[in-house]
Amino acid sequence: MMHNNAPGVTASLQQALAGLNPGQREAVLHQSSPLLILAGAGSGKTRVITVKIAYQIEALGHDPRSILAVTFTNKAAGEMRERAAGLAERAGDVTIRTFHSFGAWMLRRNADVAGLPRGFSIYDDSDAVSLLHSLFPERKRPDLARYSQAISRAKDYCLTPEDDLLEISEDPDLPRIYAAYQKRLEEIGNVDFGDLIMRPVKLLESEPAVAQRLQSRFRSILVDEYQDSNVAQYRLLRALCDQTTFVCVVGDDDQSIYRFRGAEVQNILSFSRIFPGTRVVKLEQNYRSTAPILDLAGAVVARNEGRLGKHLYTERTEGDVPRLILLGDQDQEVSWVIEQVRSCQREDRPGVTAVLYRTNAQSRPFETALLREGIPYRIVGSLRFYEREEVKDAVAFLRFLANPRDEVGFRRIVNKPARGIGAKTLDRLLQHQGVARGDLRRACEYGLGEVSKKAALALKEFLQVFDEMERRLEGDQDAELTPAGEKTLASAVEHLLEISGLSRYHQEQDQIAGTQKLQNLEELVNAASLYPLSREGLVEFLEAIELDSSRDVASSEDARVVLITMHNTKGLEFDRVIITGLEEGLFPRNDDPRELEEERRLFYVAVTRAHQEVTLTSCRRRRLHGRFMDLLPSRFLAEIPRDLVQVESFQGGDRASLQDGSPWQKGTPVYHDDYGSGIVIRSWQAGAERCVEVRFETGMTGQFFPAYDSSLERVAGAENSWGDSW
DNA sequence: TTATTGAACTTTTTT
DNA sequence: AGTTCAATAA
Repeated sequence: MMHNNAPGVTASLQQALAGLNPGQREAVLHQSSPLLILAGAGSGKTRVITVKIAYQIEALGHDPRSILAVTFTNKAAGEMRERAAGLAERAGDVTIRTFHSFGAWMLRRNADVAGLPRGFSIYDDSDAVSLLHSLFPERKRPDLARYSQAISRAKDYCLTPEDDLLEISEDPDLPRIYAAYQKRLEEIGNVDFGDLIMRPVKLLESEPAVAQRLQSRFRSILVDEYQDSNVAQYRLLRALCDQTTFVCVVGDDDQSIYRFRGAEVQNILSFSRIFPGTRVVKLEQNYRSTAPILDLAGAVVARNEGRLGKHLYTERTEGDVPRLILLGDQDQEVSWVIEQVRSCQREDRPGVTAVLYRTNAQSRPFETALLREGIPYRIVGSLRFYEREEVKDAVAFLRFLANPRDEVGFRRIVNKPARGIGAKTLDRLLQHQGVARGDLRRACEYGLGEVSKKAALALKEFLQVFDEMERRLEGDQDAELTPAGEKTLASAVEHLLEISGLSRYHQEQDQIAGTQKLQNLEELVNAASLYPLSREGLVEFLEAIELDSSRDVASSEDARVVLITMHNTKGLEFDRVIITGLEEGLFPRNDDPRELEEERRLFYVAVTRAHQEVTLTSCRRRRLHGRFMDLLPSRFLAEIPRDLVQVESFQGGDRASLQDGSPWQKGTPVYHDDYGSGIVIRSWQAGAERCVEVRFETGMTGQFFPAYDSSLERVAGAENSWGDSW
């Protein structure tokens, strides 16, 4: 069958089809059985999915409404939407959502069957901890955070409190706490992130009518980044499919980096077995990076076991060998990065440099330095918009407006800004929660007589805010008009910020602390202008905020420097990538073998983001948790074959120690009476004395003066694998 | 009831 | 190091 010339196929689609390589083409054309596309980094995965969507619509004549495409991030969903729209006119009718937003969509449409109020809100992790705190005030916050994590992990696996949770945590209290949490959450009428997947699964499994309706609607389901799906998401996918649904999943087992939040590589590894007749298409040609970059990435990830096995190749065989920069400390790392950025500026080299790190905490020194140097930069993810205090405050007001049972929101705002309603008053009010059937506004009214005059007065004012807002949502006084002549939520939100006192409160805070909270609130108002002035509009707006954490605050779009965690780079690409902090204990973070494989994949992801240049930096010393720590180079560095990186050392001292003929050179195997076998990983002259640093098999490290420490002895024998490699 | 001060504790990674 | 928590004063 040749579809290229089918009537209705747009010129752009024809062109796109013509530009595909054989693998991509096969992936686009195959429709007759389940399809697993193993798409290596930079192999044109998004291109394949979007062309496939367009192909299904234009060439196969599928109803766009019958196509469901699922991604993991809103950004990916947005990009997919945009690119599909460029290929097929009616692509706008395709359902393209994240797993979570799809779940929310399902629950909203079936709220009654699911036993949820129409205006339910979505609690994030910190909301969940707050809820736990209100249930178990005697427990400490870090403990509750752990329970919250365990609960969301349980939900990742679709486990209820009644199920066996021992795999998740052996804590005997977990089932009880999970059960109480879930009961309360249901009473409140809200959901958490885990519920957005788990509840739809349960709904589909228990309500055949709902399942049938969705199965007959979505005839074709495409899932992106399948390697990062969890068990619940897998079950959701299964429940959405009937015998005849076309299923296509795209992913790369080497890029599975979300095990910590329940991602199950097994999903992609066993897809072919679970969906019989699966056609597997591998996309191994990389269009993004140069060969030396791919060699580096491949060499490290090749150490992992249990891979499906892929080998990326590229036609871009030219290119610089990645560099490894060894530095003394964090400050040097920062200056080195700044110097790189500066030299790009000087030489007028085009493109974007990304500075990657393992933990968000590492961004600060870079940020400070870039700010000081006046270099514009963009930071991705660290302080998410919605997680900002002032935004959470405003959202809590809006949530409580949408759902008067929202206890977490209520607790947050009832006395913010301070209006004289303290713990005692709060207790009295909450007594009426039951009688008011959870409606906290009514509970407040019932409790008015029992609290102090001051509190009662404040409470009345507080309640009036919501009465007033109700009128705004129903009526239309003073509502602003969009260019299209529609009323939007923006003016209502602005009004709320006024009458609740939040604007004034945060303005004062700004003046004290020199922050920009008010500006963020204005940003929120702006965002609200995309939604209609109605109850539904409010709920939609809240959902968008709750699910889209990637929205940054006033970031400069054209910045040439991007600061970003390695995790956040998934799906992105940059001209130059600097991977910082390649040190044991930081990256990889620990010795757990399963996590080690995941960290290796993270390294692979990070390296393969680069078009042109990859640089790795590793520091000998770093400030961690407020104190200076001596660190060892990341073991990943030792896994890199010598000729794949070019090493530049700015640590000083090393060279001397390598050449001074000491019997305690780097690489010497040693044995310590207390710590066991180890290897000298550093050796230097401290004044008149030789000093060595030893890494033991246990993972511990320590510094010794061999001349004075008789428990440390040299061991004759095998050469080591590291130390020597660079 | 709130504001202030001092102490403790925190750090993966994210939808 | 920076925030959050607990005790204390106003």
